[in-house]
Parts: sequence; structure tokens; C-alpha cells
Amino acid sequence: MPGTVSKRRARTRQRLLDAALEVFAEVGFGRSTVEQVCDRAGFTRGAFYSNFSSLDELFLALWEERSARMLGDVRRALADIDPADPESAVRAAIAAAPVDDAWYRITAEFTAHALRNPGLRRVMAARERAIRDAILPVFVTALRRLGRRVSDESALGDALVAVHDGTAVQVLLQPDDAAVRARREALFRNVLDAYSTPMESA
Amino acid sequence: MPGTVSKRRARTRQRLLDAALEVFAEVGFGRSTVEQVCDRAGFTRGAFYSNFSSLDELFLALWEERSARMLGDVRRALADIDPADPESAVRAAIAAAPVDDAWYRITAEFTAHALRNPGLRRVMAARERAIRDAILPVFVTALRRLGRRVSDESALGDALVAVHDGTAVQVLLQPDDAAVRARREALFRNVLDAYSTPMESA
DNA sequence: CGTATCGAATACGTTCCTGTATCCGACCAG
DNA sequence: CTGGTCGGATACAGGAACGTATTCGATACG
Repeated sequence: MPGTVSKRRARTRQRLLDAALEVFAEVGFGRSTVEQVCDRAGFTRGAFYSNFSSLDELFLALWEERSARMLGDVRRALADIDPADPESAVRAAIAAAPVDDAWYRITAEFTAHALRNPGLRRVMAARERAIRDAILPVFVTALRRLGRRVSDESALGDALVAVHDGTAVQVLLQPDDAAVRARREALFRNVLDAYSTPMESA
Repeated sequence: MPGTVSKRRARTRQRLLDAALEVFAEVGFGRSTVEQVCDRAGFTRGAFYSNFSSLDELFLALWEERSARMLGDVRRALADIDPADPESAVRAAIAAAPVDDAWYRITAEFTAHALRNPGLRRVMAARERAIRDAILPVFVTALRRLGRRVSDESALGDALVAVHDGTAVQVLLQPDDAAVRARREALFRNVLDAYSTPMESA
């Protein structure tokens, strides 16, 4: 059966990816080695090179997988929201893209890496756009339910992503500071407000 | 003269730092080696170890130096602004913290690095706060001149930094997209607007 | 069953990098 | 001019990681 991979192979691959996630989070991608990943996964380097041609390739595969999963999580979390309760919908949207320390470290380093490689950069930009476009409709419909309409959806999307990323660093740098978290949420509200206008009631 | 360093030593040190900046920007801190830095600087590893005990130490020194310089640049740029021209003051403030590709890559990686190390994390958080507090007054006085007062300065400061960082990534990922840059500036204006309220005229 | 194939393990040579211990030259003081 | 010291160069031994070529065992299939 061409195009199929054996279960054995798939399991090995997955364990390598999982191990790599841990190693990258602990020592950073740059400082990670093929050997460390293999040790952690319980395989030898032979197994690694039978599945990936380089650490870079694995890195990309890992990022694809994780960001796809996150995108799925977001879509799923937003699929069964209560249309009558826009407040909780927005809360669900924010919760769906949580500030995860380890994952932030990895994406930060991957972003830096991607900025050095035009091909990767485009892949990353596209993925960012996909995530933005998945989340955006939720906010738009929620706002509509609150009697507000969004004029420029792209602008709102970019603003939300920027605020999400920018404030995530602050929250992670000062994890014990409740005020920082509060300001983060306030900023979200302010942006939603600034990018939508009250509708004439029907 | 205790506490002093010879000129020769200072020059060597500086050349090593400059070379390191280039190397880090090109291959990333994690993938950089002592040898690469020395080759680039035109020294041997002996000179390196006579100045730094490890790449990590140099990395920290480099970041200190650069971020201090940037802080100085900001302060200087904002020292001689025209008080009668708040528009250009804000423009100067934005220009003072430019979106520099190489520098962004390094700080991104350093941030990830710092998040793994509580001591470094606190150093970084303090530095971020210093930068924020240096820029903040400019915006506050500029807004006042425009007849608006800022109620919560900390909130505005955090918001500006978050927007700056969050949108910087977007700009770097889509360097040719003018719309992204435009949205970035619009977001700045929106934030300035949201975090200030019109004053009763005197 | 037996056999063919697939995938992980092994083993190898090589390159790169590390850190230290020592050397040598330049610069300064007297 | 001369001795001392400071700072970068040299040299050395060791270790880590790489990528490949090959082996060997397991699994699927006739």
C-alpha cells in the first residue's frame, strides 16, 4: 500500500517527536542534538535518520503537528459555544489559545529560526494567518451579538494576534504578577472595542 | 589601578562582542560556537577564554550592552523633541525602538533562554520595565498636549510594549506587505486613544 | 511455516569543538 | 636598557556529535 506507513514506523516517529518537544523546551532548539532526542525517546540515532533527514526537518514536522493540533483545538472549542452567551464565547476563544510556557519558548525560537530562512518564513506566515482566520469569526459573531459590527476584519485579526503574542511574553516574564494578567485582559477588551462600532438596532 | 582594564583588553573584548552579534544573528545563539565567534573577530580561542568564561557569559554581556545602548538611544532621541509638535514626538518614540531583524532574532532567542532561568528572567523583566518607563513619559506628555490625559500609565506602558513586540513579528514575517505596517500604526493609534480620555479644556 | 521486506540497532571513521596548560611578545616601570 | 607582567597565541588531549554503511531481528504475507 503506497503512501501508507506501518504502525511501527508511525509509533517510532511519534515518540521521537514527543521526545524532541521535551528536549527543545528544556535546552532550546539550538542547543539540542540528535542524540539527546534519541536518548529521551529510547531509540538510537539509526532510528532517527531512518525517520528524519535532519533535526531541522524534525523541528518543522513537530511545529506543523503542534500548530495544527492547536488550530484544531481552537476550532473544536469554538464549535460548541453558546450563541446566546457571547461573553463566554470570547472567554472560550482566549482559553483555546493558552499561554503555555514551553510552547512559547519553542515558537519564539522557531520564529527566530524562520526569519533566517525565507522558505520557512513563508510557511510560518501562512500558518499564522490560518490560525488568525480560524479564531476571527468567533469574535466577529460574538461582537455582532453584542450589537457591534466589525468594519475591518483583517485589522482586528492582526491586532488580536499581536496583542496575544505581545502580552504572552509579559505574562511569562512576570508569572506572579496578577496586575499584568489583568492588563492583558483589559487590552483585549479595548482592542475589541476599538475595532468594532455600535450598530443601529434592528 | 584596580578596577580598570587596559585599552588593549577593552578593544579585544569589544571586537569579540561585535563578532558575536553577527554570528548569533546568522546562525542563532544556540548553534553558535566559540570558534565561530573567534574566527569572525580575528582572534584565537585563547583570547576568548581570557575575556569570557563561556559563551553564555558573553551572550549576557552582549545583551546587557546592546539593550543598554538601545535604552540610551531612546532616551537621547526623546530628549530633544519639539514640545510643540506631539505628532513628531510620537513618531520619534516609535523610530527610537525600530524593528530590527537581527536584533529581534537575538532578543527572541534570549527571551526563550531567560524563561528557562529564573535569575535571567528577572534581569530581563527589569530591563523591559526600564525601557517601558523611559518611553512612557513621551507618550503621556504628547497626549496631554493633544488635550488627553492618561489615567493608568502602567497599563498604557504595557500595552504599548505588547503592541510593539507583537506587531514587530508580523512586520518581520511579512516584510513586503505594506498593509501589515499600516495596521501596526493604526493599532498604535487605537491604543493611545483607548488609554487616554479627553480633558476638560482649561 | 517460511521467506521477503522493512525498520531499528550497530559499528565505523570523521569532523568539530571544548577547555586548559604553556609559551611568547608587547608594553610599562624604574 | 632591562626586568616584569599582562594578554593573546599555540599546542594538546579528550569528548561529543555527526552521517553512513551494514547487520540483524521482527513482522507481514504468500
